Amino acid sequence: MRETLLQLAARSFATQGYTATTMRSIADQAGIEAASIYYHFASKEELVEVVVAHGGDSIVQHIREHVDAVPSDAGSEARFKAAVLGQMSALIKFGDYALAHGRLLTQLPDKARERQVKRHEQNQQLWMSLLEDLRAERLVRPELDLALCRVMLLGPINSVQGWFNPRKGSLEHVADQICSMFFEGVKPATTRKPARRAAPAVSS
Amino acid sequence: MRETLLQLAARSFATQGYTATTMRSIADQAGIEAASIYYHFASKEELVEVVVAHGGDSIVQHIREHVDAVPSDAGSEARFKAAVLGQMSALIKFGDYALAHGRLLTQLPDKARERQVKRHEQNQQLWMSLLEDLRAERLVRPELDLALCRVMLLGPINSVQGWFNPRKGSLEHVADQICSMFFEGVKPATTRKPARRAAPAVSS
DNA sequence: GTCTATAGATTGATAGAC
DNA sequence: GTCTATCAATCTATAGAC
Repeated sequence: MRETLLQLAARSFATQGYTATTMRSIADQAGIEAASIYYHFASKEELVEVVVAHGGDSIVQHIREHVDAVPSDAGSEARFKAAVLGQMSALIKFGDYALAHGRLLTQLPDKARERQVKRHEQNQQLWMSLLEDLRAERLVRPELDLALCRVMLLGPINSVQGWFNPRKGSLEHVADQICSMFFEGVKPATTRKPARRAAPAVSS
Repeated sequence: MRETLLQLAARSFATQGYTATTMRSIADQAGIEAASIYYHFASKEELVEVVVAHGGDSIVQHIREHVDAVPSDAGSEARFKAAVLGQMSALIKFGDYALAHGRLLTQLPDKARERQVKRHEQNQQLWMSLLEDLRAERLVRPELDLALCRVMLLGPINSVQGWFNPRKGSLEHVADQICSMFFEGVKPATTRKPARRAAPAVSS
C-alpha cells in the first residue's frame, strides 16, 4: 500500500502540483480513506519529500551507472554521451517520480525545498565537470560559455518526457541525434562557414 | 489598481502555481481586501486567464515584430535568428506574464486551458515553418528530425528567465552564441567530423 | 491497517454598507 | 471602488473504535 500511495502521489504531484494535490484524491485512487494515509506518512510534506527525494536519487544513481560503465581509458566525449543517454533514460524510466523531482522544487514547502536543492546543485556540478573535460580535450570552442553549453543541452533533455515519442525512434537514436546536433551543429558540413549565399527570395 | 492586481497575480501564479495562489495573498500585496478584487475580476479563473492570455499575446506579437522587421529579401537564417532573439527578449521583457503563460498551461482549470492551447500550437507552428524554410535552403542536415531541432532550440530558450544573467553578457550576445551552437555545434571546425551519413535508423 | 467522526484553519465568493 | 461580515466548501490532521 505504501508503494501504491507513493506512485499515485508522484503522478498527482507531477501533473497537478503540490497545493493542487489533496490527500483525499490520492486516497480515493488508492481505494482507502484520507485518514489512512497518515498511518504510512506523517504529513503531506513528508509524502511529497519522499516522492521528490526518490525521484532525485533514482536519476543521479542512473546517470552515474551509465557514466561509470564507460571504460576509463575512453575519452571525455564517450563519458559525455553516456551521461546524455543516462539522464534521458532516467527521466523516462522513473516517469512521475522524475517529473515530480523536476517540477516541484519551486513548489515545495520551504524546509523540504532546502533539503532538495543540494542534490540539484550536485547534478549541475556533474554536468559542468563533464563539459570541462570536453574543453580540456579541445572538443568545445574556446569562445563558448560552458554554463551556456550546459543550458543548451539540458534544456531539451530535461523536458524529454514532454516530447519523446517512442514510435518515431528509440531513445538511443534520439540521444545520438541530440549529441550530433550538440557537437556538429545542424548545418551540413559543406554549408558550414560560407560567405552569405545569395539565397533566392523564394521560401514560401 | 486593475493593472496592479494583474502584475501581482502574474508573479504569484508564475512562482507559486494556480492553486497555491490565493486571492487573499494578492489582495494583501495590493493593500486591499480580498473581496475588492471581485470588483475588477469576476473570479479567480477569470483573473488567471487574463494573465495567461496577456502573456501569450505579448510573446507572439513580440516575435512577429522581430521577424517582420527582417528585410523580405533576406534568407531564412536571418529570419530564424530574428525569431530567436524575439522569443528570448519577449520572455525577459514580459517577465512574470511570460512565465505564467509557460508554466500554467497544465495547471489551468479545464475550460481556461482549452482556450489557451491554440495559441501555444500556433507558436509551435511558427517555429516549424521557420525550420522548414531553413531546410529548404539546405541549412539543416537531411538526416535530422525537424521536430527534434525545434525541441533542441526551444528547450534552452523557453527557460531563459531561469539562467540568463545580464552581467555575463547582453541578450543579443547570448542569442548569437545560441544560434552559433545550434548551426555550427560546439566543436571547433578543425575537430569536426566530415558529414556522417546513414544514421543507424531505428533500432530497438 | 483502515475505518468513522470531527476539529481547526483556509479558501473562493457573495451581500450590502459607505 | 473598497470596505466589513459572513457563508459554504474544502483542506490537513488527529482521536479513538475495530
